[in-house]
Formats: sequence, C-alpha cells, structure tokens
Amino acid sequence: MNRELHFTQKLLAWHRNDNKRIMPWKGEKNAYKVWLSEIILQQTKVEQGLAYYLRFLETFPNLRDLAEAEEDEVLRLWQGLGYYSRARNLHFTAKEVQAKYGGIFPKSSTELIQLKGIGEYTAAAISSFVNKEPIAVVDGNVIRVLARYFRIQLPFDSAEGKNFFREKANHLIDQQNPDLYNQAIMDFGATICKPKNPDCAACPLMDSCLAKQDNLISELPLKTKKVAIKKRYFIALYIETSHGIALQKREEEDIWKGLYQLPSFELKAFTKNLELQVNEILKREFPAEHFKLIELGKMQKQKLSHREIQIVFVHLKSQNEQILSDSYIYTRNLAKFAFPKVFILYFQSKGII
DNA sequence: AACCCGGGGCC
DNA sequence: GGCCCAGGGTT
Repeated sequence: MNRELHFTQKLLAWHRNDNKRIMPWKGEKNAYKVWLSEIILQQTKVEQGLAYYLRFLETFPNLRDLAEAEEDEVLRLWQGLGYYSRARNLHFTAKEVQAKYGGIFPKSSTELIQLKGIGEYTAAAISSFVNKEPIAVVDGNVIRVLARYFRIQLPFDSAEGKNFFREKANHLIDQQNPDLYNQAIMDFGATICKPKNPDCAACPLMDSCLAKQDNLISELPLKTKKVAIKKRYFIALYIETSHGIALQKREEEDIWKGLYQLPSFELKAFTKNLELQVNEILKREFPAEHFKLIELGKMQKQKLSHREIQIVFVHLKSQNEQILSDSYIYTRNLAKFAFPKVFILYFQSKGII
C-alpha cells in the first residue's frame, strides 16, 4: 500500500471508530444549512459558533427567511462573532440565490465559488458534503495534518505553498467518500493533530508520520508572514439626550462595518491629560452644546488578531433640547442594534443592557 | 502578493 | 504576549 493510500485509509478508519465530533450540521444534506454552518465556522472554533448556528436556524429556518430579512437584523444576530463581512455577505448571497437560482443553492463548487463569501475552502466543503463532489477542503487543520505527516516544509502562505497543499489534498481525497474524508481530516486535525500539544500517543498515523520521526511536529506547518499589530485609539461618547442615547452607524470600509457604535473619535494617541483631549473633541464637534460630565471612564483594551483597540468611554448628559447631529440615531433601546463587543462590555458594565 | 477584517482560547 | 481557529475580499 503506498503512503498516500495508507494515510487516507487510516484516517477514514479512525473517523469510523466513533471519533466523530458531534455537531448539528454533520451529515446534513440541506445546502442552506451546510452553507450557513460553513460561513459561521470560518476562522471560528466550533464551540464559539454553535450557539450562533442554532439561533440563525431558529430565526431563519430557510433561505427565503434570511433573504427577506433586513441586514441590520442579520448583523444583530451575528453580534459578537466577529468578521462581520461574513454576515453581510451571507445576507447578500441569500438574496442572490433567492433571485437567481429560485431559492435553490447551486451544488457544484464552480458555481458556489462565484457567490460572495464563498471561497475555495467553503465551495469544496459544501459541494463535497451535499453533493459528494470529490474536492478536498484545505483549511488550517488540513494544512497542519499534511505538513506534519508528509513533512512538507513549504510555507503555506505563499502561492507555491497553497498550490502544493491543494494538489496534495486532492490527491489524497477518497473518491467514493469525499464527504467522509473531508470531515475526517478536519476532525482529526482539531482533536488529535492539534497546533499545540498534539495527542501523538492517540494518533493512528504516528508510526508513519515523518514530522514525528524527525522531531519536527512543533515546527510544522511553516508560515512566512508575521502579523503586525497596530494600535488604534478612540474616545467614545455615551451621551444622554432628551431624545435618547446618540448612536452612529459605521458605514466606511473599516473595522466593524455595518455595526452601530456610540459617537466615536479616533486619536493618534492618548496623552497624560485625557480630560483635556475629551474637552477638545467636544468643543470641536459640538461647539454650541453644553454637556455635564457624568463619568470619565478608564481606558478599555480590546485585543484582536491584527489590532489593539484602546477606547475611553465618556458618559455625558446633554444640557440642550436640540439634537446633537442629524447624522446620529437616538434610541432608548440599545438592544435593538448590533454593536462591537467592546461596546457591549461597556453597556454591561454600566448595567444599561 | 499584501493588506484588511473580530473575537476567543490556549500556552 | 504570541499563535491559531471549518477563510474571504479588495487592491
């Protein structure tokens, strides 16, 4: 038995021996449900996405329900999960499939990949799970498992590396059971061949794993690029007005696009005299307004994969009856809007929601 | 090819 | 504090 066939057969046997992780979308043949689960699980761990999946299905039992929803409602359901373009693209594609395909999801990967929010991985996942199309998924799990077992010392974040891993994966996939194979290798990567402290003792492939033999487990897979973490600084104003709390929607091509926030102003940095910075912003943005300062909050940090966000929340009470700005929304029910996590945490700390 | 987009958990 | 996660879109 050659090395590739051995790998595939051992993996399928491991998967058959009740090593499957239990998830509601496993074995699902409804393309809508499979698609929904795959979008939610992009760059997201199963434990984090599960509750969102269940809530989405409850709210939008089928594609048409989702297509007919308002984008704000979709984003509200997505609140806290991150990568919000996934939610916007999810809604866009629901409408597109409803309009162009009569509500029936296309099944082939070449059609699927043309839809917004569906890339190589997701097209392979949906078409193999729903239609048994023999196309291999290549996600973080697959790259790690292949890099180690076959001792692939090519960085995967390069064009050459991507091509190599894709071709290798498509060479390994079981042609009769591509769905089971794709499930198996991802489950295997997530539970046995983990990034840190892999469970080699329980690994059915340990004896023939080249990285294990050469003590390269902790070195593989290779990656060339390193993410630069930039810092961003904001002052956010929680303003009580006679019309309600002032909000603004983030419309620009930037982080948290489509979500709502308290009126916020970005700074190059915070200085020692924070109150002075706040007063300068108030004078600049609301020259005719008078505020009562209720509370100058402590600086809050939110760490993201590629950003560190620092926000100072300022609680103010407007002393005038006029609205602050036409561009703001005024509400007494914050729970209706989708906010970035850092705002949710602030509202919770104040006991507002 | 480089850069952008969140949040959580693990070490 | 760094790394990774059932990645994809834009430039």
